[in-house]
Amino acid sequence: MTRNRIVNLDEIRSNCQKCSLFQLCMPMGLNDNDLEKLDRIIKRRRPVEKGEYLFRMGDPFHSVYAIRAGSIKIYTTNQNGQEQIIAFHLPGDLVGLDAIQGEVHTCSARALETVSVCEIPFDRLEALSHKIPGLQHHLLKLMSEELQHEHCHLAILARAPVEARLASFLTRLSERFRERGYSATEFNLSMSRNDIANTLGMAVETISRLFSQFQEQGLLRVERKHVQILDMPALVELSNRCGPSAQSDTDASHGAL
Amino acid sequence: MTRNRIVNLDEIRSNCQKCSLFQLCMPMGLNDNDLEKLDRIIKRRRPVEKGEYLFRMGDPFHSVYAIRAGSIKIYTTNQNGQEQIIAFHLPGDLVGLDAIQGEVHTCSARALETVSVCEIPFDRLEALSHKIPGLQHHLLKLMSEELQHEHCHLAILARAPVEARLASFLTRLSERFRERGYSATEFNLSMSRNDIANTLGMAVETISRLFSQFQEQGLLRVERKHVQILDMPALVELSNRCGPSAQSDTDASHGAL
DNA sequence: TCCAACTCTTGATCCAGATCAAGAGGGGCG
DNA sequence: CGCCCCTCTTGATCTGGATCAAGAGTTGGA
Repeated sequence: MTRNRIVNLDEIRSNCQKCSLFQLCMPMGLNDNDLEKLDRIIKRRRPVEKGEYLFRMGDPFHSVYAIRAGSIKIYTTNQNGQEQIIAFHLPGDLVGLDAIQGEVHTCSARALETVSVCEIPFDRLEALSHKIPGLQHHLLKLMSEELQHEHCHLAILARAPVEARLASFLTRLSERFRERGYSATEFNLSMSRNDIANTLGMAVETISRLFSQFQEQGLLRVERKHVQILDMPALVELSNRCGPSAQSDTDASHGAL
Repeated sequence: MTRNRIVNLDEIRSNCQKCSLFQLCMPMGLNDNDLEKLDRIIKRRRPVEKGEYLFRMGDPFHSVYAIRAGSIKIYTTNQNGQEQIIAFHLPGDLVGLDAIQGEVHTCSARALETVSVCEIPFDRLEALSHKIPGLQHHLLKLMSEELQHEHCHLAILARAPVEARLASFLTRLSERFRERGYSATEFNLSMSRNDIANTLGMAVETISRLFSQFQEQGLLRVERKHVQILDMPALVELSNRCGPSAQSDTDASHGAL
């Protein structure tokens, strides 16, 4: 095995040092030595086909996964078998960190298209983070970022009218594509209308109507999965609209202090 | 200062070694030596009065806070000044970890009643976690747990009918009281109806009506802030109810694999 | 190439829960 | 102690978005 002289092209192409996504997934100024240590614990998995699971709710937690290509959805399932999508993940994202507590996955991760991932055994990653300054901080940062995104998601679900929900979804997706070096104004949705509706707490029909409405208003052009954003400022403006009152009692009581 | 011979009673009472909440806030089998190290970096703040801020959205991030007594709400504020409550925190909770990414608080934390906290400078906590095995893991675990709770919160906001929302809120609160050694069936709500409505994405009037309805159904007794749960199983059952369909397209497509 | 099963769109209707309105308690402060 | 302001409750109405219904594309499998 270790002496196999046949060059494994896949492995060469995908090691951390040469991975174009490395700056997204582990952007912490590692030196070559550290990089190699990190690279050494990573398992490359065969591609995960559309519809297959990366892990499922209830699976024991062993690894986190860095998305190398493709996209996935993360969702929970309740007693009645209904799904609630928590998030979509794109290349460069690290997923599975929410299962550290309890050591069991509380979500399922399913490929929306053919997906390539690096599997990172968590115990080894954690051990490594004791040695590599910055890695520990990076993990905390990643989780903190995830919390921040979920806060936004919560706010949207709690208050925003449907137009603002879809507008937020699209602008956020656009921004994520931009961060990854893709076009921010033209992209393909890897998720179905159903999945979008699910994340945003709406009905599919409403999503469909809104896409049509946004198109009529000249905000975007949409054809099936393909989306082209025509008026980003207007879309951002829309995403900031929110349900009328909804104040908690904070402002009223105990003054402005 | 350092030579002050006057014994500071407050400080003696509140050190980690003797803190009854320690097992909640830092339950990782530290030895006395480690404990003392941890204790040494903790600043005791004067009590935070009802309505005062522990930190505010936009404040630079320096510390995390362990709640020692009382309760707080964590919320974001949008452009229009509307608040969205993200979570309530009780004694033993560690708050502020969501601000690691960006080093600025993205939420405000406000006392719902007089609150006592331990302020823990984050850079020192992080440095300590390099030395104390278990502390790093514990921090990751705490954040992972927070993510898990937010996933539940998301699912509730996206799908659950109002009865299930309030029932979930109450059962979760009850469980948290139990974890802290308080009665799981009888407690006082430190937050207003307005705040409850806000977290659950509903109108105050609806909360009020539901409390009345639950009482009529014999599920609980409620008088102003005081709640006594009479039929926990029924309440749990209610909290599991969910909006009718809401399936994403997962089950339909690509088989059951 | 054709069929069957989905996914998406659009229109019509309905209803859960928001909003509007009006008291009724309570609690803090003078 | 009493007043005023707030919070909470309850009732009446209204509406945003869900649900129901039906058809138009699409896709993939045989």
